[in-house]
Amino acid sequence: MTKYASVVVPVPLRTEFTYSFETDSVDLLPGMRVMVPFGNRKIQAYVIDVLDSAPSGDFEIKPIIRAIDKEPLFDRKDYELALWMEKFYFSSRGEILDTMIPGGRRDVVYGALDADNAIPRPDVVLSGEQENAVRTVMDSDSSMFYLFGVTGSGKTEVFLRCAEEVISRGGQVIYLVPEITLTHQLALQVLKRFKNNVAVLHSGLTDSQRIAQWRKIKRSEVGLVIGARSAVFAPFSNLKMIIIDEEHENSYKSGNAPRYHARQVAQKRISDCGGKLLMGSATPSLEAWHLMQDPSKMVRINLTRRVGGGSMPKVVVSDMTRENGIFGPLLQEKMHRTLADGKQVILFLNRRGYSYYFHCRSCGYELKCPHCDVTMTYHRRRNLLQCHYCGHSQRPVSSCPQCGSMDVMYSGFGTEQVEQELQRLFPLYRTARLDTDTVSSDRSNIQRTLDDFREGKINILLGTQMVAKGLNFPNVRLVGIVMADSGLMIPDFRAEERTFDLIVQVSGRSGRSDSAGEVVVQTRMKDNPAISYAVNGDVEGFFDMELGVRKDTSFPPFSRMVNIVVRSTNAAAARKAADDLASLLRGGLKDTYVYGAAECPIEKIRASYRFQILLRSQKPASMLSGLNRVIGEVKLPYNVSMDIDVDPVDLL
DNA sequence: AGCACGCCGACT
DNA sequence: GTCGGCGTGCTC
Repeated sequence: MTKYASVVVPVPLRTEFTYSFETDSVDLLPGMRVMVPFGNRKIQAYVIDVLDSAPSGDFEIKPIIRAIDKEPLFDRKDYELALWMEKFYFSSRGEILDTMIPGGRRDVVYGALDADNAIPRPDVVLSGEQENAVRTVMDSDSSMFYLFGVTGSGKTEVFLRCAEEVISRGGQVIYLVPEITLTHQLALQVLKRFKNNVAVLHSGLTDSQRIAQWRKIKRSEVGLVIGARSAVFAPFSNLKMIIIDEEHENSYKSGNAPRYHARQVAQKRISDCGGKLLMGSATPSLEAWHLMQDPSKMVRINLTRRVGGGSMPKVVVSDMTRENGIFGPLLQEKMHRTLADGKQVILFLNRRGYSYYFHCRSCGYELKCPHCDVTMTYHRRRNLLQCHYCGHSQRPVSSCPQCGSMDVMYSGFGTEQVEQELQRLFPLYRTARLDTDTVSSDRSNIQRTLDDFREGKINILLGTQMVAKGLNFPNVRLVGIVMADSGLMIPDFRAEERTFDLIVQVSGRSGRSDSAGEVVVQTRMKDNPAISYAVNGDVEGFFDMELGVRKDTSFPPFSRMVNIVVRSTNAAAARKAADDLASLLRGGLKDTYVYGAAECPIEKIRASYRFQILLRSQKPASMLSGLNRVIGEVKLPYNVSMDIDVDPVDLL
């Protein structure tokens, strides 16, 4: 018999398409994937419905090519979540399903994770604070909890105990972690503990390994899933808890296609299933901090002491306003002393490359990437100027390309130059650099460097973001933040929040077991609150102050924002489309401020000219429904595309 | 988003 | 004369 399948496809179209299939050769059910002819290509599609008769319409119904799955990968509830996301994030349900469900072929054997050689769990005794935290979460009727605690205060152990307790009562738990090295360390710890009761979704899995993990979850063969952002979609049928570790991390927000935030999706899933949402960080997002002000919305649980016994590091500021070099005298002196004592140093700088600014002193020319509105970074080892946005590279110049003058200079330093300076200043000690330039070529490099550092073969570890989070080396006594201000010049209302978070997180790397941990913060803006509060270790003070600023200026979390980016290789077309859209929005949206259209802070990326429209509202429901309506009516020219970012985490 | 079709400019 | 630029339209 011939039947019909209603499917959605992973393209930015909200339409459902119908294909025919023969029931004597395949048995299709909603939730399966099929290969279908689409235009003149073959693509994967998601079956939403199976119909006995063909819908009417002026189109030819084509047969499916083949079924991919033998059993459904998603159910009605999963699809409803996709529909909710479609309205909330302005993506098509096809693209959303494509994000929720791992890619890959049909059923396969298991992947890399053998849990059988697991080590029995060490009997950790909880501190009073930890014990109290577990009981508060498990015994309270509330649904949202926040573990607010310094690095090293034992949040992970509390998370794991709560997970164990939920699982022992027959519930299922999703444990989200940021997408970084930590994932690996933590995954091992969790594997040891939960053995074959855990599925791990990490970026190193192949498609088929990921599908295998997914099926284990779907069949409830495990009680716990640990993974990064997209693990929030793990298809548990009896989900009772979602844990979000390092809740403030930006990697929980997707940077493309469905620009969802795992925290928002987690809230939605938890409210649908009546479970508990448990988050934690030493530096909560302001959204979370705001919620914590009202315990009926979110219960805050404080962890104030380091469980290993170590105390918080001593943080000092080094004013660099009168310094020209990379290292001020204070940091240099402390480094010498620390190294002489046989202890280790971590240096942090959020900027890779050698120097990042080429300037002509005759005509004022600045060297920028020809495809992007961004200065080129000089990489010494490769002897190339590189664009960190599109990857374009070219040979360095020694005279001005515009006027030919030789009076040019390269300025601004990155990790590569710091590394060279370290070799000059500390020739007797071993230095290693950890940034995307040193690890991108091979992934094992990062683990090897960290192992070498742990074993003491390296004295000074220098790096970008990579060294900021999660690392825990007992012999590190000094952390140096080479230039704390680098993030403060960015035109973004979250610049200070991010700078503060970073300083606190990096500082947490010092003195994890040694009580004499020290941190030196080099800055030219020592009076900026992001710096001064961080230096004083006044986390609550900073968040209270910043929350006040957001309230006075009506920025999130006291309003919600949407960033609409309109782009085209044709600058005039982009500008016109953006202006037209902005006036439509001005006319069509209630209770919403419409800013722009204006050029994006980075006007051009990959040869596309970009304009942005910012929406801000204290009545988000009204703003989002109005936006849905306007977007439904608007038709952009074909050479112009648009990207809608709800609750953007950065405005660049 | 792809991909093809189609109609105007500078090249073996 | 053709190769190929990107404007326009479509995908069951």
